[in-house]
Amino acid sequence: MRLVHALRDDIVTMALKPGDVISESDIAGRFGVSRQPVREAFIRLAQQGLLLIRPKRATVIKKISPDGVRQSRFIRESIEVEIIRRVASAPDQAVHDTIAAMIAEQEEAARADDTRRFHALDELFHRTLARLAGVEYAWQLVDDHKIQLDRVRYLTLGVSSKQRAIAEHKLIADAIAKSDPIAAEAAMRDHLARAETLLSQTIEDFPDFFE
Amino acid sequence: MRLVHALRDDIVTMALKPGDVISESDIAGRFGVSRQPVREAFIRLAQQGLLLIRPKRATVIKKISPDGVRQSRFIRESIEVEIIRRVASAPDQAVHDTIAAMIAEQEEAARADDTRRFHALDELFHRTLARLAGVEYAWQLVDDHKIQLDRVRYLTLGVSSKQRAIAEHKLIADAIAKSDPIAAEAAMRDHLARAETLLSQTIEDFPDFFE
DNA sequence: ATCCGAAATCTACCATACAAGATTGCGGAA
DNA sequence: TTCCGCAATCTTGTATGGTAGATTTCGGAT
Repeated sequence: MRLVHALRDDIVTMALKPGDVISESDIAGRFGVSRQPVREAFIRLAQQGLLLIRPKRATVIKKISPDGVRQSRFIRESIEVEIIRRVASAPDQAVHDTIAAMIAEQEEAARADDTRRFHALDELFHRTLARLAGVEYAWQLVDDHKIQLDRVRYLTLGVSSKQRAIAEHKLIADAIAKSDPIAAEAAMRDHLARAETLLSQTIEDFPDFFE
Repeated sequence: MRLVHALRDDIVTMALKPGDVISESDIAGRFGVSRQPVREAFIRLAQQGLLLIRPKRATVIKKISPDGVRQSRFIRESIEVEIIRRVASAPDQAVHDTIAAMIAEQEEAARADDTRRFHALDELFHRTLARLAGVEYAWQLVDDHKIQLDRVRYLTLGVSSKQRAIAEHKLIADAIAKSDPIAAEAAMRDHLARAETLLSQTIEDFPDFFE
């Protein structure tokens, strides 16, 4: 299990690049275990769409599929929109407090220029909304598919505007506070759409990483 | 791979009941292969939420989680609603023809009382809408999670009303024909909601199969 | 120099053996 | 009869050897 985690980290951080060839023996030797646990980790990662196991040939880090990224975004938008509708339809005081606290923390992380913490809090913001809607499991699904998006995001590191993200989070929070599902949905769609504009540029910058 | 398919079929058809204990050796002997392929099939099925591998103890057919069913339905509704919105926003003649042909086929299957074919066509109806929206991969995701719902549906076999399902499909088709995303969304939500009312009754009928 | 073919070398896959933890069952003591 | 403890027997997890297929390499023929 720690194998799966380690390999997945290497993949999203591009230590293992799309197109790279790895083999069971290779990884087994590197981690000091036998081929069998590695093989089972490969199966898990292949099912998550990160590896491509080619029988009798080799296993490669799957290249990023632009269409796959598009559909992962579709999945995420579908679910997050539904989440935000439900949260905004019946918010209570505890919801407002929780959200306000998270935004305050994010502003502090932005002031301290702590990018790592900022992203972690961004993550938390969305996951918390899912929890408030009572669909944490559904969020985990989004999270699984977000790996594809994370790989792209890792390639475009540094271009994200923390201030803009915070402003958009505030818009969402405001709509929730006003119990306005329509506005909340629109704000969420805007927030999610902004990140995608970078995809085509990224494909031009790293053509070898895409299929 | 054929192992995965065979086992999954046994699980959805309740040949393997929730709570049943199976072991790698057991299945290996039954299929005439070694433990290793079985083990890898277990990993895949566990990742799909059908098995629970308890290290050093045993592997059991996962009981149906009412909350899991609820959230699977949430996922399905989120994505199907988004699909129907997009299809209804920009329909063309080919879309209308495709949908009309499917509904006609379903009516014929209903007249012939061919339940198996009817369900296959129902399946096709939803998958085709996904294809028309350009998100077939997203549909596959829904399909994976639909397994949880299928197990429940299998327990309530025979109570489904074919005529009502067809009528609801027609409502959806009409809304698409009129390019009315709002009506299409409402019709889809109704259509999906109807099936869920049976869950609590099913839990009472088969309490051992739920957690 | 170029091209073709066979052998060496890689790969994932499967079977088998062993290890370690969890459960069960049985026997003895109170 | 009841309860406790140890041993036999389950389970999954890991390591290793062998197999078949795909690729690569390298030498010889043209």
